[in-house]
Amino acid sequence: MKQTKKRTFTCGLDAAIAVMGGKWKGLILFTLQDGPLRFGELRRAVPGISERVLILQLREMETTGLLHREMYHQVPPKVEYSLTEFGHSLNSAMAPLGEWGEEHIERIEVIPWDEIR
Amino acid sequence: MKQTKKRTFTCGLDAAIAVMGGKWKGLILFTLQDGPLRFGELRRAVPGISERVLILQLREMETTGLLHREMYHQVPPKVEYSLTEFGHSLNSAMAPLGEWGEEHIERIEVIPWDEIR
DNA sequence: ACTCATACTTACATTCTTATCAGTACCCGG
DNA sequence: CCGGGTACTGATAAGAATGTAAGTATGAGT
Repeated sequence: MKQTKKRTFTCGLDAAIAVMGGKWKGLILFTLQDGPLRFGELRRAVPGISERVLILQLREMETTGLLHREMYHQVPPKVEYSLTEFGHSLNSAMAPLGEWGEEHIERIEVIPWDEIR
Repeated sequence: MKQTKKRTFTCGLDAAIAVMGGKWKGLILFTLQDGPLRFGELRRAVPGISERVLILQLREMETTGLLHREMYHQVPPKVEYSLTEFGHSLNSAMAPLGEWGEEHIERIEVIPWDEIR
């Protein structure tokens, strides 16, 4: 994954997967689609994610330009995360995938996952 | 990832990512959309993948029902991989994502990937 | 002083994914 | 009987992703 120079992709799908790949980014994007959320809200909204991993994902998504981080200088601290236009566009592009998943979720759940991974 | 029982998902997107997640499955799906390919053809069509990883991915996608494996008892051996209906439907659902990637590929390429991963 | 809440950090451990490379079985042409 | 092509399999290792648990800073309220 590490490259000193510009990374190249074989096709659009390849590029898209590089941006939204991993277990959590899709969910985070999905969770933020209705408006900004604070760090703690986000953590509660994405079940199963640890604080550390959430922060790593958020940083990464900030770097890729998917989301915006706004901090309010208060105590206790308040930080809000929201989708950028770029993030919104990706979210729209992923909507059909989400629908597909919902349509087939029962079939997907009975896949013998423990034999695979 | 390993569970003895049925796996549950928080939403359709979560389920979809479980099925097509990883670096290669999207590409393989994409590569097979125009018709069946033999193992060797597939390996040459997906640049950068190793034989072993390709096989692992193919096995997994066979188990999840995305593709069909047809072997012809010949020498030298011939095995063809093709998308199932399920695979085709996932491919259609991913098409917008591929388009999104193509539209933004330049922006994605200049992301400082080496600072992230 | 002391506790509370928030948004992180840090160190460390574990598990998952991907890579490298050698080897197998089969028959055919030379 | 030797090498070539095909589709694998296996051992091993490196690297990436994820998880766990603890600690930090700040000021307001008690």
